[in-house]
Amino acid sequence: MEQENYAQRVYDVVKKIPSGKVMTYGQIALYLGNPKYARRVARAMSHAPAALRLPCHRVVNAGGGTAPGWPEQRTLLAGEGVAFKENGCVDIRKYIVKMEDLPPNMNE
DNA sequence: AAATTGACGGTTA
DNA sequence: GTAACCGCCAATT
Repeated sequence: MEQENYAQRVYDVVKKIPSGKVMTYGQIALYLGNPKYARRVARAMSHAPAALRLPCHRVVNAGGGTAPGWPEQRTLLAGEGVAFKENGCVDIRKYIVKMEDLPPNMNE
C-alpha cells in the first residue's frame, strides 16, 4: 500500500489551506498533476487520520457541496468565516483559493 | 480476476 | 439555470 504516497501529497496541500478558505478535490488533484484524480483525493480524505489535523472541512467538491455523512463540516467552515448558500453549498466563487496562493511546498 | 462502490468533475440535454 | 450521463482511478468484496 505505497500508493498512500499520493494521499500524503493531498494531506500536505490540505494542511496548507488558510482559514476562511476552501479548496476543491479537482483543484488539489490537478495540483498533484492529475486532473481526473478528484475521486482519489476524496477517498484519501475519507481515510485521512484525524491525527494529521487535516482541515478536511475546508475541502469541498467542485459544486461547493460539503461531504455527505459529515454535516458538521458546514459548522466548522461557518466558524472559519465561510458563508453558505441557502442550498447548503459553500460560496466557492468567493472562498476558493488556488495553490498558487498557498505557501510554497518544500516537498518537491 | 471481475464486478461494485465511492468525501468527484466535466460536458451535454 | 437545473438535471442527467459518462468518465476516471483506486480500494473493497
